[in-house]
Amino acid sequence: MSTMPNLGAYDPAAVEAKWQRVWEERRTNAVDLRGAQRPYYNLMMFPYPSAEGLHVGNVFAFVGSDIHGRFRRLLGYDVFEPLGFDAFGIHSENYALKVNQHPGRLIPQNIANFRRQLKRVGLMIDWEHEVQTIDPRYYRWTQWIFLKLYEAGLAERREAPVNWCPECKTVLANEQVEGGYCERHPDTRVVQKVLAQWFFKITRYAERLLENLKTLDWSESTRTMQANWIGRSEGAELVFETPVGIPIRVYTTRPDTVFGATYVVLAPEHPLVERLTAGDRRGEVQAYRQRVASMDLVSRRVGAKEKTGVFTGAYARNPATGEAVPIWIADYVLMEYGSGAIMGVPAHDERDFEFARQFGLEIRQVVEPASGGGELPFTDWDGVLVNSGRFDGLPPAEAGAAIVSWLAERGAARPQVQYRLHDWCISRQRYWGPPIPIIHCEVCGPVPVPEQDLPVLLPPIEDFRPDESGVSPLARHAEWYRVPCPRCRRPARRETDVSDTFLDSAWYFLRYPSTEFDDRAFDPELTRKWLPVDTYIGGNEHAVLHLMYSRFITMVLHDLGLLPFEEPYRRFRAHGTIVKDGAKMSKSRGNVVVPDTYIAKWGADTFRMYLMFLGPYQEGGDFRDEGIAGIRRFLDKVWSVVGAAAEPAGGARGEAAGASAPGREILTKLHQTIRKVTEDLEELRYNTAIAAMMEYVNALREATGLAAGVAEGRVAPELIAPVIVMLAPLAPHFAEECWERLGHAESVFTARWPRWEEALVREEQVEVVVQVNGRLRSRLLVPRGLTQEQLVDRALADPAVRRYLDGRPIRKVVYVPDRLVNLVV
RNA sequence: GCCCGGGUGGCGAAACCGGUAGACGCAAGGGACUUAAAAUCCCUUGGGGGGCAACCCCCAUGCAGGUUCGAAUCCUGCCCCGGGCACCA
Repeated sequence: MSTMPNLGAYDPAAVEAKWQRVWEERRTNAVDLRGAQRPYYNLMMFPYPSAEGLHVGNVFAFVGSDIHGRFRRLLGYDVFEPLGFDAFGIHSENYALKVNQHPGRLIPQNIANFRRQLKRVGLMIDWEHEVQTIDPRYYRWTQWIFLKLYEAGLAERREAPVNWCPECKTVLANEQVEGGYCERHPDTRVVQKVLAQWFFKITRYAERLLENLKTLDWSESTRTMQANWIGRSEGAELVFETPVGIPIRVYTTRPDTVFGATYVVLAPEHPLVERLTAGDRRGEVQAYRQRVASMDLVSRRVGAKEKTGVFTGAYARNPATGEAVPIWIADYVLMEYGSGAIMGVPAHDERDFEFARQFGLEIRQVVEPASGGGELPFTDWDGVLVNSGRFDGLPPAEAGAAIVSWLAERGAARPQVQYRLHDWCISRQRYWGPPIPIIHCEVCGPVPVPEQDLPVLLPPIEDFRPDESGVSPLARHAEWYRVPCPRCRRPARRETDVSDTFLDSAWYFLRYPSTEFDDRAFDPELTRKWLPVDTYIGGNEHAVLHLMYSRFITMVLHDLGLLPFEEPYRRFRAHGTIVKDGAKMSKSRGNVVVPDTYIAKWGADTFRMYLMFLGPYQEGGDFRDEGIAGIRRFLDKVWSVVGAAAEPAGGARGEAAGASAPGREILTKLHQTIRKVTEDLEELRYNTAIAAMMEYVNALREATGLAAGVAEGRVAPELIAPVIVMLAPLAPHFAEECWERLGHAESVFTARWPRWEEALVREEQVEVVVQVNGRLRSRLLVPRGLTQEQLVDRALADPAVRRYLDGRPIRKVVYVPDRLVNLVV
């Protein structure tokens, strides 16, 4: 036993408790924000503190980000890795309603529980900069941002429809409507209700939000989703004159088909409907409009249903043909896209085709395939125009441009770009959010709350339940909302809606470095030093809304001169989703896996590594716990190698104590491993990085006789120390302990990341594959760097190869240096 | 319907630029150690076939074609799974 010191078994519980204590005492995770030489901002999406606590999906996400942060730190960066809680919002509020507790008491408990669990995972979080969106010290600045947008003319109050459940007597988010029915009352149809709400004019930034995407180092999938969400399309606005003197403007991506426009359709809410409707059509048009208005917003948009609509009795003039075409209204035309009106070209649009057939409208073909004929509707872009006057024979794209400039001469057309992106409605008729800092005065109109009066505190009312009034619970509290107008001092009324949770999370990354300040949202100097975020990791479920909104807010603050950059996240990577039995984890499915028991049984390090070993980080995977023992076995092996490398009690260490000089082969393997792990961690390929380290440790144990259980097996410390450093991001407590056992007094996180030497990475002998006619026939172990001639000579000397050549002459040789030679006969 | 991913052993996966398919791990089977078990260690493990043997051959990456000396990887068509959008004119 005297030759095997430090060979106590690996005890994760003891090791992890010890190092978490040490990190806390030494403030290992705290960063000197002002003094940092090489700042690196490593951000992970902050969680909403659910009552259930952390589940393995959260842990998977955080650990992947933490590994990246720790890796950067070992590369010599001053890594700032903060975390906080997205604690306002409907999720939290609904849960509070369900368990009938006040969110103001409940949510802080959840946060405390979350924080406790997070600490157990061993993340490198700098808790001195925690942010909670429900903290008045935070939401004061959320309200301030609202005021900034308001001042910039980017916040606007207007009427807009919302989903309303007559049973819950409350406004529902679109996600709470399922097929037209309330998610909580499956027998109750959700209806539309029109309320005055606040909007942020994000559509003004559509082009920039789209254009900048090209410059960002983001996951491809995320960029695609953003681009699709913005939904840019190019087309033209065409003008159809009407008898009432105000023309109908339609947006189309196919101006080439205007000769086939045999009718016009307005959205039922279109402002011209009233004026255009003929006397004898009034009743029917009114009835139709009412029917549409009573539908919920979601099922109105479900496509492929039967088309409905009514004729207004009026006609408009097709600007190309000069013909009078009937004006209809139909709910398949949406007021919020384009101009809320379309030209109906049934021959070349599937929806128009369906509509025309339903109501017996004329279908006139104006584009046909080059081969002639073609089945309708014909929507392809390749073809030629027919029945289109002097444009006949042109291909659609060319014809479209020509038609637009021809019509433009008469002021009947102009090219136009459209976006699908809608303005951001930030009003919530709810309790659990920051009150929107506006005071409504009968004389002055909406007046912003003066900055020095912020925050507008959310009052701790007990009756926070929404009710039939359709307005925020705050609207029941006159003692709160009755205030003098800040401008004229007359009695006025506070805005009683709160803002959307997405506004809370749209700027939280700006706050982390500046949590110490109460007189500014973010300190200019610290912000310049630490932002934009270097790497942001989060789920693709936020690929659209959260990432879009935070980009928008950042751009606005930049334009107001408050930020020196306009994109918040330099690099974004979406992690995959951890599912269980093929389905997303959710409480209702009952397949939520909680990390606590695994951490208790195996330790945080084993669990962390296991999650990362499950599959590619950016793909996620199905959680099963069968393989977790494999990770533990690996760590046990490393532990024993460290024991064999550590200083023997009372003796010298390393070579002097019996470890022979490292052989070239194992050194090569080590340097190959260093290269592989370094490159893999850089790209978040954690699963293969772990595999590479396993491979190396297996080889090392083999080479030193440890595998065979040779008790005297000794290991040169320089053969294992780099592995400990590389393991540190993945299994930080374990690595600290091993590092200490190797005789280091300082934390492993003060160590330098190992470097590989190109000369050592290259093997002296390589295995080269010999193919005959593309089929593998032999493998040769040869010195590296053989020329084609040398290699062919050796291949020809191989009886196995000759057998397949069968004496035939070689027609061609394919040669890949140090890899392969293919003899074609 | 449209837009992204993805489909490889019993299982999770690897193969980064078209160049040895299945690294690494799990599970399983056999063996060593042990009074026994656990732990640990060693061997085997895609399918089929041949050989006393070191070994050798054929088939195999969702399906069908194609390009290439050579395809999991590129191209065309199709099937299935996951995600996003969804009457966006």
